[in-house]
Amino acid sequence: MFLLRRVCRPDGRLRLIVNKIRNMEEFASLSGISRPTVSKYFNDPSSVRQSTRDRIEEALERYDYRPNIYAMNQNRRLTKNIGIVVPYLADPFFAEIVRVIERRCIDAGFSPSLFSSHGEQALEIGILDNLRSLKPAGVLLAPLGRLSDKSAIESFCRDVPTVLFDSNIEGMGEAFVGSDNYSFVSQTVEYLHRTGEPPCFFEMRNPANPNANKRRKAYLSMMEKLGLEPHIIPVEGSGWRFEEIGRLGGLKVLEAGSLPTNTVLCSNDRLAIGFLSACYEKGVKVGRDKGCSLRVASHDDHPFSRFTCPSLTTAAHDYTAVSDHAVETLFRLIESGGTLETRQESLFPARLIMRDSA
Amino acid sequence: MFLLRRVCRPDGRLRLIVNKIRNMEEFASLSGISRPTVSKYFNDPSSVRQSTRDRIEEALERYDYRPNIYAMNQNRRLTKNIGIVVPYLADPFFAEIVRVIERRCIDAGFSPSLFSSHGEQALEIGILDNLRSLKPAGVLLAPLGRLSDKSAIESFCRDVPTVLFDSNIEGMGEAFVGSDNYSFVSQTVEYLHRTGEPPCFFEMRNPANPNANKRRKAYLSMMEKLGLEPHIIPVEGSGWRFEEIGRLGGLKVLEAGSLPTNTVLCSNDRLAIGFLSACYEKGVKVGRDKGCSLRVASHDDHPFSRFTCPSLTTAAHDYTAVSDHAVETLFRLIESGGTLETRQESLFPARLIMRDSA
DNA sequence: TCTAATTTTTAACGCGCGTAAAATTTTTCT
DNA sequence: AGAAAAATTTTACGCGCGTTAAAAATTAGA
Repeated sequence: MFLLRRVCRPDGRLRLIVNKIRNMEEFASLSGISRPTVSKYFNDPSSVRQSTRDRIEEALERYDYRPNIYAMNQNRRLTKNIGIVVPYLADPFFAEIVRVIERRCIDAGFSPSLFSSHGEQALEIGILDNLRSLKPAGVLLAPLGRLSDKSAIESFCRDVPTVLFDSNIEGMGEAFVGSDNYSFVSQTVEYLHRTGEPPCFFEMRNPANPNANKRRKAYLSMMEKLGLEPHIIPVEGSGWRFEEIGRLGGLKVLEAGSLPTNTVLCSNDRLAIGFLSACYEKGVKVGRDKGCSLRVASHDDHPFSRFTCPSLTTAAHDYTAVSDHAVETLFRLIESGGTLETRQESLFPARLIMRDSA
Repeated sequence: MFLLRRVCRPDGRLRLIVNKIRNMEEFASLSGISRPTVSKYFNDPSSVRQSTRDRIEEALERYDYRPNIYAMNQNRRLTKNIGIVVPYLADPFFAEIVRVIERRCIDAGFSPSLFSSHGEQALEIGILDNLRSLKPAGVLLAPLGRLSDKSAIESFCRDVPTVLFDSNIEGMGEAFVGSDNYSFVSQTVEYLHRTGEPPCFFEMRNPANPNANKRRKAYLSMMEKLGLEPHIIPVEGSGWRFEEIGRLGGLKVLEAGSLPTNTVLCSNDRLAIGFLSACYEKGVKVGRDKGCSLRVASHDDHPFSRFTCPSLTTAAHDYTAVSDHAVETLFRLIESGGTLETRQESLFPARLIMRDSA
């Protein structure tokens, strides 16, 4: 063994250096096991006999060798990489989901890579392009939605086993996992109607996210079902700065005094956060107490929604269920070789969170 | 050319398939250029004659070939990867910085990889461990701070060219780029003192982030300089759920009526967001108008701080300057082979943002 | 204890590309 | 046009590991 080397340090003292192990060959001979077996071990530790596994792991602790991932992935038909793509990472909603998903992937022995489209089509296309050459075992993709290049996503899904989440694009990917927008809206509308005036619906005129359209439809159908007249308040603006859009739209509506009811249901929490700040600015008191002139509710249970003033009544995603099910679906997809018999859509219901704003 | 292949589709129709190019050899012969030259091109397009560059790029469009990144990175002494590590990606502050940094790296021809320690030491260690085997050209690291395993970070910085940002750890990495905490606090304290009662300082008792300690010191020294008596309000709590910590701490303080002044300076915006929500809950009117009983200010200019109620007066990071300078420092570090003569610390001053809370 | 089944070893090839040296071609400049 | 400089081609090796097939060793089972 030439593993120990004497090195003369600047201060004159001698130091024993443990040579870094250069490759699997070296590590194998050091641990007294043949390289193919070691290779087999790294592919799947349970595929070798317990006794040899112990010997390898023992050597692993002594020499802390790690196989070269580039050489590994070059020759593997499939890597252990998993791509996670979200439309906007600066949105705490996605940041939170990503955190959970990432953890699950690591626990299952995969290497997750994070990507954010930052709300731009060009970036989403670029990410998918790069992802292809990463040869990932699978991808969890939350697409931009309306802004997505459908054909780019379609062609990507043909090449890479993909599970869509958060926002659905009809027919793409092997499965979709998300929240049931109807469940969100029906609960908030029902609650608001039961406890006061029926709500009008505050949203962006041209929402980027397909969930927004589903929520509008759910609002309309729910109001019809209750025999109530729907009112939609569309606000202008594009991009992902929802708070600012909600604030400006809110100021406009409040200044015009054009609200048809004293109850506003926002399409999502980030719009609501902006709307609430507009209310505060205009001195409009929000809440369900007497002395309040407006009720505001919303959807998503954004991580910040409990710190708004007043705290926001909202319908919560089942974050854990969505994340877990998305990951598990992807694992099944990977195990079954990249295709499922039929495209599966899983929708999880919302949970109404009653706080102070409505 | 054997690029075209007839394939019999399930429905019986024939389809012409353009064969995927398998490797650089094939692409080279197809474009009429030798493989070493093509390899050279991919390493640095400007390193080949313009005419051959044109020919390659022309062929590139026809055949859309992309070199195998694993094979590339295996043999390169240095990859074009850049690691970006932040302590908590769900914090919009980091999400925003990461977004800017990511873009700069891509524009410079690098492949950034994102990692979040999610506030956990074990994860940070694991990330650095994985990062090592990615052989990155360089790493931009925002460490956890107090929770970081100093020796793990030190050993990492010895192996990989690293620039620290956001929070400094004395002597580690080749450079540090961040904001000047003294500039933040001196501006807010001076402003608050000039326009009303001097502030007390609201912060976590055991902050994870080293910036918090610097801010406390800055507050103390600033108050002393102004000949004022400092008051520190330490609140309990650990982890990264600052809003909740600020809210609970705020409720406690407000209920006890123990605030020594009518002006509260929070260590950071996320604490302030929680504190403001506590004020609202307790019916304490915040702002500088008459009728308000409390002024609240803070530091960071968190993306959400302009949507609080009232909007938050705060000292803003120069996001762009910090991001740009961190990236440029890393690029210089990479170009100079991984070491700078001396460890450089760059601090950028804050900009006071006057809003409605103080 | 002996045989069959399982696991490991030996030996060898290939993956796709970086890289180096020498030979050749092309360009540049006087 | 001719020589020097620059770029490209040819040839060839190596990187670290996946993978395979046949041989050898170990284990399990009766």
